[in-house]
Amino acid sequence: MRELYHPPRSKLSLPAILHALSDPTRLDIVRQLAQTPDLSMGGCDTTVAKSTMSHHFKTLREAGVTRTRIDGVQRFISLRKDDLDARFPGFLDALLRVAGDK
Amino acid sequence: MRELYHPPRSKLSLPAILHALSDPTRLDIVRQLAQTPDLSMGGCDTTVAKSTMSHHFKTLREAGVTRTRIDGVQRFISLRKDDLDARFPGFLDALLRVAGDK
DNA sequence: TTTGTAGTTCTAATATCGTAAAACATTAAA
DNA sequence: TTTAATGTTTTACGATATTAGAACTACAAA
Repeated sequence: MRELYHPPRSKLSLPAILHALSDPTRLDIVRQLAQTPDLSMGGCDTTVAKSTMSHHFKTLREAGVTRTRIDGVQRFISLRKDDLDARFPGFLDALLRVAGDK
Repeated sequence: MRELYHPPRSKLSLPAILHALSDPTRLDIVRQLAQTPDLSMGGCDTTVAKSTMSHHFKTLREAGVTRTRIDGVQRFISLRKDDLDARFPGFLDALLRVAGDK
């Protein structure tokens, strides 16, 4: 694996993004990413197995919510705030504001 | 069927709401409800079977997104904007603003 | 009472999801 | 070249989702 697929900004779909965010574990990841950008998978606070985490990160990435940058043996994940803001202005901020109290 | 279950405001869950909104047909319903409050099921613009519509309306209602009022033989559906705004301030408005262009 | 209308529930088929163990790939360190 | 670290892919399993036909319920109108 040398390159990871990221959907282009123009292909971001709201239902797909909402679906990616509808899982409690993934919503939690997004919450953490908002506070700690450039998080690695291992740096994430979780209870699930690492293969499960890998799957969740893939789901977020393929929905266009996150960007994954490969650096050596690690992957650093960040929110695609620029693209999300361009395509769905105000949505991410509104979500993060209410996502604090699950 | 005399009474329909509506979760109380305090039990509204963000993941459950995001899941309810992640289906294209249901997101479309919500978009229509925002423009035309108090819509009946039959008054909805859809392509799916009526049993499917009934299921989608149930999903939205049980997630706390909509309120269903029985009036004779019809059900009138509206957004629970008051409760959603109280529990997740700004979220519904932000969603509706970006949900125009799917 | 009969007929029609509006929507629900049952049932079933197909699909997708969340989870994780096991095996694998890639890179870095010893 | 081993060994360790980090994450992916494969595979599998049970749970849940989407869809719709068919039967059914509730109410209203004729």
